[in-house]
Amino acid sequence: MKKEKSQLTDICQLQLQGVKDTQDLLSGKWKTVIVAALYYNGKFRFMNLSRHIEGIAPKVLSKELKDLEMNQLVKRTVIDTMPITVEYELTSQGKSLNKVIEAMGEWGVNYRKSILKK
Amino acid sequence: MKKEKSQLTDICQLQLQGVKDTQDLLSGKWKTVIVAALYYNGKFRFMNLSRHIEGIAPKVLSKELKDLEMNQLVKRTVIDTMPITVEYELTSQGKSLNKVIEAMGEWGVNYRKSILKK
DNA sequence: GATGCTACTTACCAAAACGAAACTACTTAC
DNA sequence: GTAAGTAGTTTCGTTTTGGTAAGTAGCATC
Repeated sequence: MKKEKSQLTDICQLQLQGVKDTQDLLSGKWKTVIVAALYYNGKFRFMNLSRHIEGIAPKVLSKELKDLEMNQLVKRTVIDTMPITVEYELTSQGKSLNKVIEAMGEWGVNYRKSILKK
Repeated sequence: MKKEKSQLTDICQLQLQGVKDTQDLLSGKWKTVIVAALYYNGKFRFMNLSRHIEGIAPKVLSKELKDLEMNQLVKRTVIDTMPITVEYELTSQGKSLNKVIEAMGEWGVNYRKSILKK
């Protein structure tokens, strides 16, 4: 009798690893929301971004942006105005998350609808 | 002078909320991977699922499955064999995550490639 | 009757994530 | 000189999450 084991093909295993990697890079409560905000808006200054993401503390936003920058999903640009302003935007790598963000956005909206219907 | 504030349209705000909701439902290190495994394989028994998700402890798997069940993404079926077996599968609600899972899978695979190229 | 399989649970602990509040440093405006 | 806006950092503490190891309970096999 064959043991019920890996029904998963190699391609599925690869995709599964992909899901895991993506999850790891977007870990935590805020990263997807930050990426989504930058995706929908293009650019944001620190204060302006924090105003658009309800409930996030500056310390947390700062840390999350650093993480995203380290993984090359977000670009940070200091602009030499008075006072100094800093702009955040998605890198091309970050922009390539568009399908993920859009799928999550849509699914979330539909999920909410389907819950309310009951 | 206009204050640089909500450049985001109402539709974007809605999508953003959707992203947040999705993120909340799939929070933590394992939920997306569990959903993806069930998506690629259809059904899994507890032990078999735990074998396919490397590194997850039974306690954690149990808890994550309960969370997913509570949010109606996963269905749990007890089958009265000897010894008892339990099957887990996605609900239709869970299956509707297909776009999210596929987008994450693909992006992850591509990200890995692009990192290795350097 | 000891071992092993099923599907978990329990107890305990460590680490990471998150959060509130205050503070820094610079400049402009009043 | 006082307040307000820029972009954060620091401190401290709580909460959540994840992990290890062992235990449970029923049955089946050796």
